[in-house]
Amino acid sequence: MSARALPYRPHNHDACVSQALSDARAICQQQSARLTPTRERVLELVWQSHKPLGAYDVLAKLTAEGHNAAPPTVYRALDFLQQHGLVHRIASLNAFIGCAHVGEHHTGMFLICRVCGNVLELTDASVSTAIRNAAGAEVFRAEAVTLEVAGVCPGCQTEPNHE
Amino acid sequence: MSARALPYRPHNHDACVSQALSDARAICQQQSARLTPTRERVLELVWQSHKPLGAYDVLAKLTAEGHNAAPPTVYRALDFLQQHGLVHRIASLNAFIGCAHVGEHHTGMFLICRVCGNVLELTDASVSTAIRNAAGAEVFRAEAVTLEVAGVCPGCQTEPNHE
DNA sequence: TGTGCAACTGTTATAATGTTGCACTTTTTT
DNA sequence: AAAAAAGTGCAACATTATAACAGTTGCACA
Repeated sequence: MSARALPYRPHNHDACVSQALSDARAICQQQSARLTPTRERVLELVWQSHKPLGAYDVLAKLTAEGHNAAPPTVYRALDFLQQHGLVHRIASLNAFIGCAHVGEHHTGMFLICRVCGNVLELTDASVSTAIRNAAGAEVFRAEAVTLEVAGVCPGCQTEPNHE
Repeated sequence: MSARALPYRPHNHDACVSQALSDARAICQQQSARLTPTRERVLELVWQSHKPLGAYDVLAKLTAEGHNAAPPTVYRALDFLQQHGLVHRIASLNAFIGCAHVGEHHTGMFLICRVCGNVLELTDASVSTAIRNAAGAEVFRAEAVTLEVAGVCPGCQTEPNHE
């Protein structure tokens, strides 16, 4: 639950993954939730990059490594992981990404690069506040916020057609 | 392009629809875009309520009225309407809703009531600014914002299980 | 006035994404 | 150890979206 590397900067991504896994174990322990082998493996696959992965991509990877999986296997694991705040679903892409802010109660904001496909998750208090106020002004009781910004990340603004 | 009724308040909804259609005609004229009969009919169907409508719901309604339609018919019409800012896609619902702020260049924010299903579209300068600043701080060039808030509308907070 | 191009439409087929229901196994609780 | 709860495998199916291609219509311009 420490600081994270920026998706589009070269970094030791194995560290991201092992951090994510150890965070996940801690969270599940704390919530007495069962991080079974399938669930853990799905989380690991989702974390293989900073690009969101479709459920069927996860399924294909599981199948490739000999796991006898069907769509419900994957969706159930992803549901579990979402419920425990370990992955997020990116609605505009129908895809899933590892949560970079496990444990923080947050309204995530996702910056999605349409060139390289990487996604940066961030939390910004003034955004959350502005949204909460705008909803409040309509006497609307907000429960869940989907905030996804598509555009071009710093890396791809200069250096076109990146990885 | 005048003020609109609140979705969850009783109102003369026919006025919403005819306003939307006349706005659409004006916009298309101005952009020399062709608001063909199919497109106009789809727009009208989407405007039949303040609840988002799935593409296949639109298709069913077209079919019911004898139009010989297939999925591409609907998706093409919806794409056209989206491109001209006449409808929005609600990514978290895979559904479409008439745009309540035609002509304004806007970053819409959608308040989606999970009880009655109505959606209120609004624009809020401080939300837009906060999002723009947060993206800017990451040197991210934002192009499109998806902002959808699920929760409970004023009507459904008191009076449960509304229409 | 026709003729050629671009935009639009119809149709079939298929792809991609997500869910239901049920039998069976494993884990936890008592 | 038995009962209950949670998790898994599996088959079928439901929903959402797109591809490819042929035919048609509207419009600019010779």
